Amino acid sequence: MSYPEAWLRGASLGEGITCQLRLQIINGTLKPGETLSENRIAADFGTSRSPVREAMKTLSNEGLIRLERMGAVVVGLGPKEVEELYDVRYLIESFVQQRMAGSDTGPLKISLQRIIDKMELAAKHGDPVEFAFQDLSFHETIIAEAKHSRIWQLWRSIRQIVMTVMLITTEEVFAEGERRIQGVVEKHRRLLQALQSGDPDEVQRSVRHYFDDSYVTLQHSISRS
Amino acid sequence: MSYPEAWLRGASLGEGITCQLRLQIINGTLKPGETLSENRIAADFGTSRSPVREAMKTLSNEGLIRLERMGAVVVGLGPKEVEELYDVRYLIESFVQQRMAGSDTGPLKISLQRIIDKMELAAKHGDPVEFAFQDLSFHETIIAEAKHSRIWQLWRSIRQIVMTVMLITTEEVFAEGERRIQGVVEKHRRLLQALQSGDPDEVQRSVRHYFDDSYVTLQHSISRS
DNA sequence: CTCTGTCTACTTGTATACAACTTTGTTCCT
DNA sequence: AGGAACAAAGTTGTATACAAGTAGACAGAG
Repeated sequence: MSYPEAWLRGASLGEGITCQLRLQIINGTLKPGETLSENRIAADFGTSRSPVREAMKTLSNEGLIRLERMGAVVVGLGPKEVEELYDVRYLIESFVQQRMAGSDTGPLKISLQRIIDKMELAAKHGDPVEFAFQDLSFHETIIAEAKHSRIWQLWRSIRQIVMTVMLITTEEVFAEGERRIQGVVEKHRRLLQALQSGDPDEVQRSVRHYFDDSYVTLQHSISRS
Repeated sequence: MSYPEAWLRGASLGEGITCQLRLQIINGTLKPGETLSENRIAADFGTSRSPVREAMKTLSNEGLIRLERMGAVVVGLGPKEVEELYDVRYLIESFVQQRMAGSDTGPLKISLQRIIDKMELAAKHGDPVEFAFQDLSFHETIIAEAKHSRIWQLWRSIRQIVMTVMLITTEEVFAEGERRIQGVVEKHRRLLQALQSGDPDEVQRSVRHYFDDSYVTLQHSISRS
């Protein structure tokens, strides 16, 4: 499994290396505890140390590796870490919904509906990459609506990891058949419906439910692998 | 006002430049909208572009500057952004306290008491830098206790900014006299007392109160400047 | 056998060089 | 005068070179 090249269009070498290493760490090709050397990686990718160095710093900021005095050691993203990642996602979206309560969400709801349409289209075309991207966009659109610089920054700091995790889990979901895919679409539709109800408590409940459900999906996915 | 050199002991050039630029951005020496060039800054600091480049990337991750195609533009940290920063701090500490409810907080409480003692000592010695550092340590100790990798990562991503803001505000507090200083110590003592009560609701209330109080202090500090 | 000093290979941090691209100001043509 | 081509300066991204420091092996002294 490799990183979608379309997502690297116009990216620098450093960003490309970052993405590929991130994927390798998350899907377990690079195992926790392994140590990485700038020189070795640069040789592997056939580049100089500069872009590798950039990648290492980025991955360190994302918490996927730990920079030590000699060699960076892979931290990895096990089941526990993924759960914790979803903790933070819930924290963010819950906060955002709370903050948006009462404001005009008309344009937002239209955007979200459009994204759900695109998800269904991607499902019909059997395109998991596009599907995962729209899934990400759905949540990102909600978070952006809060117009809260720090929350947005927070999202950006986990965005790439979330994207990569989604990419992997979505491929699994697609492999399990139409029914599971529609289930994911339905989850988002319910979230949008709660938003349209306009009742803050209902929204909070549905966000809580969304992530509770994601937890069990994760457990399912984890126990399979 | 300059960055405490003791905090840069053993740091690389890149980290040093990062800290100095961060301080200049936060205290307004570098104003929002200004554009920074790697070459110019490297010349200013008398170094090569490498450490400057590292600094730019770090500050960009912290959201203090925005990397564009040519030249990085200063985003800055106005009153609104500081408020938003405290939103996130509340989000973190509230979550941590919630998660720790019920677990054994014996050793934690001892650590916190020690830190408060050090704060009082720093107050007595009229040492705002040490005081700010202990203030930071207090909250960091609580957050570390949750043993939640993502929350910890999240804290690390704002830690330096929080530290710098604390450094600045603490100097202001010290300038306003003994009474204000003791007020800050008292705030922390109340937080610890709530923790010792063992009642989760009481803890949540006191955390909420702590940050509500911080908001008004910020408003006060902001309206003065 | 254990401890210590040294030596080697490898690591990171920093400096410098270069290529590709963007912006801007100028000049020339209409 | 207005606009387009062009030139020049500045910018980033990447490669390479070098210095300083660290881990680990290894040999020799106690």
